[in-house]
Amino acid sequence: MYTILQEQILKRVKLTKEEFALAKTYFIPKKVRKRQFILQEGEICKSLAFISKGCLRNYSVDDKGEEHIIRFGIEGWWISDLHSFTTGSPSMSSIDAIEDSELLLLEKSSYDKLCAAIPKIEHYFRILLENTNSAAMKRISDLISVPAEERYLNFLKTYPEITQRVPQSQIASFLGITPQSLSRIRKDLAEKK
Amino acid sequence: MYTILQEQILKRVKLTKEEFALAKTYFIPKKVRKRQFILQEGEICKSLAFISKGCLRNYSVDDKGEEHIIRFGIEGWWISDLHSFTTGSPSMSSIDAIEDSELLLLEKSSYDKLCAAIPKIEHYFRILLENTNSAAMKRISDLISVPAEERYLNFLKTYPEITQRVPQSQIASFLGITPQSLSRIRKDLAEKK
DNA sequence: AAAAATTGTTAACCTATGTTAACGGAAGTT
DNA sequence: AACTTCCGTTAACATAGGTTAACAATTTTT
Repeated sequence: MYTILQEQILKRVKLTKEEFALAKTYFIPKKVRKRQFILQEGEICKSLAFISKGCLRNYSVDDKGEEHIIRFGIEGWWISDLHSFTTGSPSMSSIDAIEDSELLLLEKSSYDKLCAAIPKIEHYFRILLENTNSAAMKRISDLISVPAEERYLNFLKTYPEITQRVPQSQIASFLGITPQSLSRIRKDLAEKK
Repeated sequence: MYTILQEQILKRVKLTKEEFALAKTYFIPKKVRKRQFILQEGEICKSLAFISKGCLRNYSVDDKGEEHIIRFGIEGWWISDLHSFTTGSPSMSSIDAIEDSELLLLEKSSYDKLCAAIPKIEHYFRILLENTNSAAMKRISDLISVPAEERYLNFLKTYPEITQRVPQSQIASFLGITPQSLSRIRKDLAEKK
């Protein structure tokens, strides 16, 4: 269960076996079933969740009750409502499982202690956050400058695994369009060829 | 010139005078005039820029030659193309000055050395990146779920200073709409009252 | 196996936003 | 002061994407 976590960390910093063994003790394993929440809007996000298996989504709900997917997460990714987690304020988004999943939870106090105990872990998170940030900026850039059809094609290229695992309506939601629009776009693309 | 930097760092971590004096030595001051580039698309982003005075923008240019503002930066903020900076790959965005500005540049090698030399600075950047990330996620959430009119109102509330300092056409660009659309939205808002 | 819920598609119609173009005022330049 | 560029507004028209609703296919639940 910790293998993927170890791999992901070793990609970015060189931890000894001993250091990793110590790091492991800060995490709490948790299994969740499909559709189960790990965070509901209004709750405080108490943990960063490392996904060792499965697929989850982070989404917000608008005035009309429509869900908008802020991000997906699969094996090897972290998922949380970072704003709620870091500030301790109520979350404005929810997180639930798209598939039965296995998580390693890192609570706020553990996160702080772990970063203080092993500086290389703080370094790991700094690098991780740099990467997450780059991806977020790319997504923002796309949302303000790239038409939906092209955003869809980019999505297929960037996240082929996710494409296979989640319903199209959720990909539409992630892209910021309705499922009907995505269906129309797919039809147009099929005709073009 | 370093006062604002010191304030911003002290907000997040407690540095001694000596540590800050050491940290200062890693930065290179630079003044830029309005319209001057600090990064052009295709170049490698060699520095993180701390803005001690002025206002800059980070933007991309689409196929049609339209500019899309990814983010603004004013006093106390950092600006860069983080993806290019961290990976050393050519940037897909540009950064230029909206006003005459004063910067403190932190080159990649200095950034790495500084974080290694003063762990509290690495901690500072980790926290900074957490905050930047939260803001980016909020913006993504808005772009996929909030109509343009409301995004504009949110912008006015969130960035009142920027509203005063940049042309409306650039705010439109940041919001992901055309200047004409923003003008129309403003007209509608004025009529509603 | 039957019933219910979820998913993807299509179509008719509607609305927000983009496009193009023109105008006037403000600001910057010579 | 004259000239030029930039800026915001408006209007007519075009279009991408949203809305509503119906239907079939699939999956899940009973």
